[in-house]
Amino acid sequence: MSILSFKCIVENILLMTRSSDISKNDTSIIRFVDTASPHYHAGEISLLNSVDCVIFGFYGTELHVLLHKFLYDPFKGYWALLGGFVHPDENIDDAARNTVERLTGLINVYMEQVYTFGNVSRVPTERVITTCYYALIEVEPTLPKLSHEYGATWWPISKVAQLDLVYDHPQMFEKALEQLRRKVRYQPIGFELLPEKFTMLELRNLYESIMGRPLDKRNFSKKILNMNLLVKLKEKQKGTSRRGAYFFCFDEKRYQELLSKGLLFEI
Amino acid sequence: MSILSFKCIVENILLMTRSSDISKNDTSIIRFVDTASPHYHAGEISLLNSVDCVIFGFYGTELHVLLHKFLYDPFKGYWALLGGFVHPDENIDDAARNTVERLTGLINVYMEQVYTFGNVSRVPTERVITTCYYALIEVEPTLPKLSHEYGATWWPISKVAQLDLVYDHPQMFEKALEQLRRKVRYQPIGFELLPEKFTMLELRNLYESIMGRPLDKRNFSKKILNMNLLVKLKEKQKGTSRRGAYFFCFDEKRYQELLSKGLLFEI
DNA sequence: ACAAAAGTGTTTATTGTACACCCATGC
DNA sequence: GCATGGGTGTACAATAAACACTTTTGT
Repeated sequence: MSILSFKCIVENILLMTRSSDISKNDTSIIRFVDTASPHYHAGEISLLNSVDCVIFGFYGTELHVLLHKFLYDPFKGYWALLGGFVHPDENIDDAARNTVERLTGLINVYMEQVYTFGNVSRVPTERVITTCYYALIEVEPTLPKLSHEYGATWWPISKVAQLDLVYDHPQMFEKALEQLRRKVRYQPIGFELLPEKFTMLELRNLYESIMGRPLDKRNFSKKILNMNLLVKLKEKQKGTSRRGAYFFCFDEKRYQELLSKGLLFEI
Repeated sequence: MSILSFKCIVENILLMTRSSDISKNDTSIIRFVDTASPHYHAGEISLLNSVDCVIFGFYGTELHVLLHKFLYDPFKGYWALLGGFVHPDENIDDAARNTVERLTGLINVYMEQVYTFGNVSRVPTERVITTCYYALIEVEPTLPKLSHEYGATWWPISKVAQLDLVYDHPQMFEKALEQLRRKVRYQPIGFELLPEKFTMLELRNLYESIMGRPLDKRNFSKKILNMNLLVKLKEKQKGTSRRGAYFFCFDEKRYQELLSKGLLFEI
């Protein structure tokens, strides 16, 4: 860094501490860009970046989303998606992945970017640009960690509209759900939400919940089984019914084979 | 801002100017966050944000994309999407819109966010998080402005893969095209690329180019016309053929009506 | 009159939808 | 033996795909 540009920065600080813009609000963030840069980004001002994750989990007959109580004013007590800031040495995808891992302890979770929210006043206290992701996780193994250590709560997606969410988190949730709804029809991602072994009923319940409408029992299983992506196991589910339902599992290897032959998943 | 936090910042500057991290590279950007903040974003570091626009235009029988020659090392001479930085008082959507307007002079252009690229090293000289958008414009009125004032060039989408593009612009282009391909099938956005009046052949050529495969002439017009969204005009196209093809225009009002009745566009 | 593109219908194949009864098992 | 959810097939409707000849008009 040149002496000139360093001097310039110090002068700017002195200037800013005197300006009313800064003094009226002691939470302001100060940012400088070294104007001696020869690059096209010289003189540009940087902004805060964060990620928020819509963590989906499925149990019972409904898709759920993980929310926590927000701790800071002016949205104290509102519900919020799990998020975190993007650090200078961290890819945004990793920031999202780390957020999910920190909260659930799960690694290798299926995640996808949804949308970036960048309106100036979306967070009243500061300019923050937030990229929204969704994550699909298998609920069972994570439940204890979530409730005890973080006070996070699974909400059925049908109830979310009635909750008070912070900032633009309602839109984030809507966009994430919309994207999941669309994608689940042409990519076999629904299985990420189920345990390794699942019954046809569980799978159908999952799809019904995501799509928000009932699906015909016979037509559904016909369609799914015709794709030859499920392996019917010898094992049957116990406890839920007299007869017991066969378990299935998703054949990832087979899917990759069919994919490379140009055959597509579709439901 | 408290005296304490101001003092802390000055001390940090002194510290940083001494550190080897900074002195080895005079293009570094210095960013501070006031640690006295009572907010959850206290202590976080901000980053540069930009937008890049995949500007699509249709003429002849192929979809084109607007690119310009990059002026800065180490990608001098490579092709690049049109972009700009996001300013602190500017919504990211507006940053994208302004980029398109600055270059084409067009306002009210149809735009959509595609994806945010946020890997640490995607831009070698600086950490920049870039949100990609696509824009659909009608080519005719803009052609002169583009070529004379900005040296931008329309490239047919089938040629883009053979060009050298800066950074991760190849991926941006791919994602944008993929999203357009998908969306054009369930939203009547193709018309944004055509003039007010167009022939059935022009519309079909457009869809063929976007989808990348030939479409049956009769089936296509049957399907489009059955949706009752096009108005057949009295006027015929002259010059391209002896007989002349009828012009059509898209009936936006009708589309809104049908939309509110739950009828969907689909092709 | 003819060249060149515009316009138009029918048949067949595929896919989606609706629907009801028997089966296996634990109690 | 009976109550409970599990599993299965067929008929009909709708949609998609394939396909070729006639019309118009400027030269």
